[in-house]
Amino acid sequence: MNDNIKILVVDDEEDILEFLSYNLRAEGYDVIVADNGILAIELAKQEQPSLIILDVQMPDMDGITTCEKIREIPSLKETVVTFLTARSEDYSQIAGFEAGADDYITKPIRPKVLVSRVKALLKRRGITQDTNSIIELGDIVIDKEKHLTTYKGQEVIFAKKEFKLLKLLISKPGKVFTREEILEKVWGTDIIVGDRTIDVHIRKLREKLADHYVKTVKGVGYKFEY
Amino acid sequence: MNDNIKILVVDDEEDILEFLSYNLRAEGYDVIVADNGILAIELAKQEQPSLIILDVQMPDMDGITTCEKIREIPSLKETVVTFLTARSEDYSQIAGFEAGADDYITKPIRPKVLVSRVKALLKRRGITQDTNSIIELGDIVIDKEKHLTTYKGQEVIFAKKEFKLLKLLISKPGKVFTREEILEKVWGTDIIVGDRTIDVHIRKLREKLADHYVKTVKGVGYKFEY
DNA sequence: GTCTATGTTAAAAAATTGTAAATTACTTCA
DNA sequence: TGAAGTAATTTACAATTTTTTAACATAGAC
Repeated sequence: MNDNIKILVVDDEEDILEFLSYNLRAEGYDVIVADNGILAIELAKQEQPSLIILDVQMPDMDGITTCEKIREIPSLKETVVTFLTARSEDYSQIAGFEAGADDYITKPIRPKVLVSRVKALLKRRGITQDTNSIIELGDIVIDKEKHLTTYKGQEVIFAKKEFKLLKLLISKPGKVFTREEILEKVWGTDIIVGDRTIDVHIRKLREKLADHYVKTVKGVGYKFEY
Repeated sequence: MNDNIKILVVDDEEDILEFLSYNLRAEGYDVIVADNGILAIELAKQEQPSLIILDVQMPDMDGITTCEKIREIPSLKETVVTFLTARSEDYSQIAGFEAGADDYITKPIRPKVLVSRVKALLKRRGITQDTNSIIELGDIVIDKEKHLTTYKGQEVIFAKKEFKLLKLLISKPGKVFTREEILEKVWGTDIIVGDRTIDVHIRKLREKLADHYVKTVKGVGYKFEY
């Protein structure tokens, strides 16, 4: 059920790592672990987990610093980060949110609470098994992992940017994405491209699929409509 | 900055209502309160708050039941709901998530934690000023996210300015918006347009919906009346 | 009746997007 | 490493749509 959802757990205490892994694996998640912040960042970059559970208190690099660094990595901008904190550390909760965390879990950890919290967090972000790998929308099938798209049973090849754009639009069918949003999510914040670049890519999607899927909302943006 | 963000606080204890309102208002949120679940549901339907803070333990209708009922109301599907629970009620946390809650806040409440939590929750959902995705008013349904308007089940296309104007008028049905207000909110302060521009746009709304929705209050402005 | 605010219409102006072709950047593979 | 091929971006212009203006009509207050 949770087929491809990857969770990265970061804690310096072996016991806690095992406890968390055990309980999360029992729910069918893929769990990877790190016992320090630096390793965590490396692993996160490589493995692109959907969720990172981060202990606040760790030697070398604490959870908050780690979280800040994670948030600076573009490919991890959308990753859900939750802290592990001792019950009464209210201050760290605040600092945590400021560092870009999405939630925190207080110790001592109860398995049931942990699991329901993790589920809620992932659900909130709309992460389910097929957000991770396969999106299907009628005639159109997108396998994110294999970078493969099928239209009416026929394989269609999309270049990298085209694929990213398609993925974005199709991730919320019907939603209008503004040009700004598209630029931010497909091109990233620091790259500046000319005005017609998006149009040209949109055009390619329309060419490769059919004109009517990608709709223009003039003055606002584009949306995917099945 | 938090201009239009509305928060509904539901608790049977007067003290807590006041405490929460005070702290949230201090942050610039619009706070509305209810001291029981039934009133809460009514208010929520009417006011369409972005966030509902719901005490779990209340007489008559408890928070969990209230939450379930709220989740059944289409226009409130996207509303963020968070529970207030006594620190140790782990069970209610789980039940709460199952009832469709997005988070919970444990008592005793610390102002700083409360505020940062609320901010994080809203941020998570991408809620800012005008993000209450769907406005429904009888025959008229406006989906801001999809930039789509339906009138009697039929899709009606509004251009950007028209859409903005409609959104503004419909955001507070019955309220008269002066021309100045309209100019400021739809056109912005720095753009100067001629006298008839607003009229022309109003006319388009009337054309696309039906004449009687947008009423002229001569010498004052326009209002939307259902 | 006159005067003012608003309604109406069509046409001009402005903004936005579409498209093809050229240019530049990036990859790949020998 | 360096062609050759592919992808991404820019350019220049066309097409389209939206927005505004302008000119005149109308209705209601006084």
